[in-house]
Amino acid sequence: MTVQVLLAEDQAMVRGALSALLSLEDDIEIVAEAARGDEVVPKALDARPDVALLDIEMPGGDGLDAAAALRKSLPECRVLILTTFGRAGYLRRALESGAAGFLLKDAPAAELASGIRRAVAGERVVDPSLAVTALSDGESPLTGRERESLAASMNGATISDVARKLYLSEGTVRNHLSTAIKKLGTRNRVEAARLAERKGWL
Amino acid sequence: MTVQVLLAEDQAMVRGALSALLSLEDDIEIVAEAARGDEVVPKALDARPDVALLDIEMPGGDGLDAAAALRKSLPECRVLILTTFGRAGYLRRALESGAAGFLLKDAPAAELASGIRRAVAGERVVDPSLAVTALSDGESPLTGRERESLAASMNGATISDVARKLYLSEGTVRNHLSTAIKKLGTRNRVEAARLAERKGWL
DNA sequence: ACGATCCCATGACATTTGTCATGCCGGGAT
DNA sequence: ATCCCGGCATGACAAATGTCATGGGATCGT
Repeated sequence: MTVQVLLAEDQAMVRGALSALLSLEDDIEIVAEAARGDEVVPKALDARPDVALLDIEMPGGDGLDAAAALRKSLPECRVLILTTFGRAGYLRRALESGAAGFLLKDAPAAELASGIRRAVAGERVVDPSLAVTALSDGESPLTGRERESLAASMNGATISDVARKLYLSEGTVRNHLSTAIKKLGTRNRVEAARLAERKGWL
Repeated sequence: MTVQVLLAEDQAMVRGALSALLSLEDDIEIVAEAARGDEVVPKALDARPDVALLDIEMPGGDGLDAAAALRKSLPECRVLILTTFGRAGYLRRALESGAAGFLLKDAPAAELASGIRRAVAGERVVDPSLAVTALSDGESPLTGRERESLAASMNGATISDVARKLYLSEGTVRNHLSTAIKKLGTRNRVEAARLAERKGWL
C-alpha cells in the first residue's frame, strides 16, 4: 500500500526536487502539488492524499492557515509542516492547528520520507532540536495591543501610520512599542519586531 | 561523458532533494556537496567538478564570494548561481564575478538540468524574466558611503553604532542615510535598506 | 588654470521616536 | 465591599533620527 502525498511549496524548483526525492521511495507517491496556500484544500479534496506536506511561506495564505482549513475539510489527511530553521515559533501554532508534525528543511533529506511514514503510522513528528528551542522560547510575553502595534510597524511604517491603522493616539502606540521593546530587550522597534517575528509571537 | 557537478546549498533537505532531482538525469553526476560558502573552494579543488551550482544565501560567506573565489582557483569550472526570486539585484554582481548563469528556484525543475547542460556547452544561462527586472532596476544610485551606511544600519543598529563602525561623525552618517532615503524615495532608513537590499545595491 | 561637478564631511535645526508618570477600568483575591 | 493587579490609554519630556545649508577636496572638460 503506497502513501499518497500532496506537496505544497511555492518555489517550483524546490517542489520538483522534493518530488524527485520522494519518488525514489517505493511506498510514497506524489498525487498532487500546490504552489499557493489557497490551492491546498481544493487539490486535496480532489486527490484525497493520506499526507499533506506544507511549506509555511507561500503566497495566497500561509501553510498554517492551509493546515487548519485542511483539518476541517479533510480530517483524515495527516498534515506535515515543512519549514526553515529559525521559525521555531510557528511550532506552537502548527500543532494547535492540528498538524501531525513539523519538519525542518535543514534536517537531512532522509528524514522527510521517514517523517511521512511515521505520520501515517499516527506518530507525532517533531524535530527534536526544534522542540527544544520552541520550549526555551516559551510563551509570548506580549499583550494583545503590543503584538498588534509591533505587527503593524513591521515594514518601516511610521508611528502615525500605526496609530491610524489601530485607531489609537500616537502616544499610546509609542507606549505599547516601548513596553514591547523593553520586554524583548531590544533597542528599536525594528529589532523588536524581527525578534518577535522569529519567535512566532506575531 | 557525464557532467560532474558540485552542489552548494545550506538547507540539507533541499540539497538532498536537488541531488535526487539531478540524479534522475543520466548525464549528470553529483560529485561533491557543500553546506557553507567557505566549503565550496576546498571541495571543488578536491572533486574537480565541471559545474558548480551555488545558492546565494549560505552561512560562511555567500555564494557570490564563493563564485569569485572559484573563478580564481578553478577557472575551468563553470559557475551557476541558484537563488530565490526577488533577489534580481544580485544578477549584476554574479555576472561580474564570472558566473556562467543565474537560475531561479521559482523556475520549473526541468530548467535546472537543461541549464547545467547549456552552461557546459559554453552558453550564458540567465532566466529571461530575471534579466528584465534586473535591467529595469538599473544601476545603483547610491554612492559608496551611502551604501556602506545603509548596509551597516540593516539590523536595527543605531546611528552612533554605524558612525563608530565607519569612523564618521554621527551627523555625517545621518546625512548619508538622508540622501539615500531621498534617492530611494522611502520614509525610513529601514525601508531604504530593505529596498536597496532587494535590488542588490547593498 | 579655471570653473563645474560630484562625493564627502560637519553642525544646526525640526521631526520622529522612545521613556516615564499618571489615570481609567475590569477581574480576581481577601 | 474593598483592595490589588494588569492591560490599556494619554500627554510631557528626553533622546534618536532626518533635513538642510555650508564648505573642503578630487576629478573632468575647456
